[in-house]
Amino acid sequence: MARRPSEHPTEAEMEILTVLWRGGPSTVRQVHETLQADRTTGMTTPLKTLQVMTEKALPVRSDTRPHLYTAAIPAERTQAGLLSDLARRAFDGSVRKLLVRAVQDGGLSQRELDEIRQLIDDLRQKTRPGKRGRQ
Amino acid sequence: MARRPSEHPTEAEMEILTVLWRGGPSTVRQVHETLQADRTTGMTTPLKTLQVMTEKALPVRSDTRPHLYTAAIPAERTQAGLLSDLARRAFDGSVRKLLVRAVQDGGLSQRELDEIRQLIDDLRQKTRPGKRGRQ
DNA sequence: GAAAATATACGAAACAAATCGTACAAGGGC
DNA sequence: GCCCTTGTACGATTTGTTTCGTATATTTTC
Repeated sequence: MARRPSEHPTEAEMEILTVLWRGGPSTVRQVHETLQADRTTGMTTPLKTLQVMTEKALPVRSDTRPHLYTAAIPAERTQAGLLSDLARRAFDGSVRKLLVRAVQDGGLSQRELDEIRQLIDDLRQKTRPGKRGRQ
Repeated sequence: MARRPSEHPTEAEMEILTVLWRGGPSTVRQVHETLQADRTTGMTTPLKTLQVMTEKALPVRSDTRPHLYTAAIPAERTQAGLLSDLARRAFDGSVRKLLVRAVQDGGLSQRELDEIRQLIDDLRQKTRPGKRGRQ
């Protein structure tokens, strides 16, 4: 037998999604040219991948004729999904453990860590404007 | 052609590594029994996977005869590698962006977030015992 | 030490993923 | 309209991953 299909975008799909997120709606040619920076494949490779992705409804495809592909799912949601998937696979399902590891071994500068700290503080403000406390 | 081989453990390999990390050196039988909790496969499945893994030097195998497999790479390092890989693939290579997303959408409780915040504070102490500063 | 139980090796099957080759379609210039 | 360029479709190929079946080796039990 074989392995069950992943519910998440594959590696190649992620690369293409990243291009779409960054560059907005794009033609196959544009995607291909962007990817050429790192890799060298034929044009039909990203095309085929985009066709497969379209079946999975990862991007939507325009009716115009060079097709324009647009990421159907916002980066945030896909990223959150990938994070929880990684937590499941490699961190006993604990996002907290994942965060601890990233803070300890992520090679972040003190400035960047402070930024995260600040973010947590801001989040606290939003969650519990007045006191400190529940749970 | 086909996809390039991943430099990271596969899904099935990760599950086995998790068992080894948690349970320490284990026989195939022990690994198999632990995995049975979630899945139902024959004994030869984890065995084969462990053989493949041994070729990749993910675990080391004892000379004794039921073989004992021991994770060759500590959990911390593998986890850090997976994190930086995910950062590369889905977060523009930025561990910082990954952290931001995990903090915002990771579904952590306030208590857990405080724990992370505390961890960052402790890290600051260690890095720059006296002043505040560089970079 | 032979039978039974357990452990290991090995190859093959089933399927996913990534890439390519080739053929076909559409559009633009003249 | 006809060529040339560009875009699209589709199947085939290659390789990785997971699983199993079967055969062989090793250990244990009596």
